[in-house]
Amino acid sequence: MNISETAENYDVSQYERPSVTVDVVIFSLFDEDLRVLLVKRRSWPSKGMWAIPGGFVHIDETLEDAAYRELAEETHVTRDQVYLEQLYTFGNPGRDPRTRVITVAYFTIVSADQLAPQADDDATDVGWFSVYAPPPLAFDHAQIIEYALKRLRYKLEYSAVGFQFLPEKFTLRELQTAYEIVLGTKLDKGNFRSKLRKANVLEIVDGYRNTGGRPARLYRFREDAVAEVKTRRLFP
Amino acid sequence: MNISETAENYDVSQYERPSVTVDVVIFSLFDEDLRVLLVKRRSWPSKGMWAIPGGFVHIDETLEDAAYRELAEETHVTRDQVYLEQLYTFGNPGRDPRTRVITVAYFTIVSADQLAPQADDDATDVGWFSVYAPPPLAFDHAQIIEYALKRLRYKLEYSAVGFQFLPEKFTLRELQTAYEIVLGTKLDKGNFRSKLRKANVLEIVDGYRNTGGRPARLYRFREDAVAEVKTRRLFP
DNA sequence: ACAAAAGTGTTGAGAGTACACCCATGC
DNA sequence: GCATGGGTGTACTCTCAACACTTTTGT
Repeated sequence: MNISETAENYDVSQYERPSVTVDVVIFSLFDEDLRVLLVKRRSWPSKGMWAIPGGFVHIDETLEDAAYRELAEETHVTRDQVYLEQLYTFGNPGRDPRTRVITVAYFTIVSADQLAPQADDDATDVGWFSVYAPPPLAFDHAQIIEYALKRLRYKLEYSAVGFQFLPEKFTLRELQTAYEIVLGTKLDKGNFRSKLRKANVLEIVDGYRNTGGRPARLYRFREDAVAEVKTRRLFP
Repeated sequence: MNISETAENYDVSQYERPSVTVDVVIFSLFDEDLRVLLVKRRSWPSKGMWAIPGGFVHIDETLEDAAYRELAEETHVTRDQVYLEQLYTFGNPGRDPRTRVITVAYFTIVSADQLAPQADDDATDVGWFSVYAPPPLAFDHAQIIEYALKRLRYKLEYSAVGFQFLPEKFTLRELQTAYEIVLGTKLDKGNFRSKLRKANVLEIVDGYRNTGGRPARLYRFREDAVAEVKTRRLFP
């Protein structure tokens, strides 16, 4: 074993250091579609291509802080409002032609009602794209989004993150539709409801929503049920 | 948004770069115990404390290559022989007092028969410790091991990684014992076996093992079943 | 009255669990 | 024969999936 290569015997200046960035896959659900926020690159390389929002990790902030910072820069959403989770770290040499860049990818869910209305003056630089038909993406960002979608679906099946796509109050049909769009499959109404009833993670709130048929009850996620839900599968 | 802080408009020399290391939690199973390989630190900080093997990521190698390299340095085990998976990236400022060090943690499983017998000349620098009673650990390595154990247990429950702890041929009792040690619970013999039968991931090989009672059949993992197994839960 | 959507109940198949029982070897 | 550990089967419970049914609104 070459001593000079072990972590415990190094000189800080001895190694060429890679750059470290944080990239954040921001999911939202609107117009009956699962969408991701992308930004248009304004410089070389991949100038003009779309990319996941991201940036350098500051020397004195945590990775999670950096992810929340990137999220806030693009959406003005703050950390107590969203679900955010570290996804994977991508670091192949050559994934960025400029220099060695290792990126810690995160994914997050922002509900449509948390988003400011699209500002059109800025429209060519930032956009929401269907995760099922993304534009050509810079670097390995297509791979990152693909993996984020896989993880999101997986999470949806055994935890309660699906609620993060909806406003505080929602109907069961809205929740089911959210699951169907993200999972890409149709679900049975009766089974969906009975499963949620057994899971005991929702509570009825006052009020109804008119829908064209019988008015639907409004529900809210029970905050005290978060920990409990994480241990068991909800779907399929 | 401050333009100078975005990934797409940067000057390579503009930011102070963190160091990036790879740490590898190496699990093995022997002496009826789940163990991790630790190395004794020979320099400041935490001199004399035990730590997970790790080291710097070279500028031209992938993260996974770096992890395999660290694994090989400590165990001489090569990449086609083991299961290795990226665990999580730990990067809190202050986790290493020298400078900002971001570490990409991996975990791996090495079967006891792959390990060279302990060389005693080196005995004070490298050692296998019970994951249930580790010594005081440097940096945040206790947290990393704890998380690796959690993930390992999780993986065991819905995939076939448990086989990685055993030699190529093994008895069902040996496999069950491996699961029991890692999961920390007793399993029912009949149910364990019928579940494996239904999963259809094993095949009988010739030969028996004498055990003090009726000789036990030897089994081998069916290579062509790997992908299939990943999609469904095996345990509980 | 009828359409539309909300909401509930029933039933059969399969998985999980506890436990009892038989089998083959050494002494 | 008997102890020891390997190996199988059964019966009960619970979950899952498909589908039929009832309820409440608008027109």
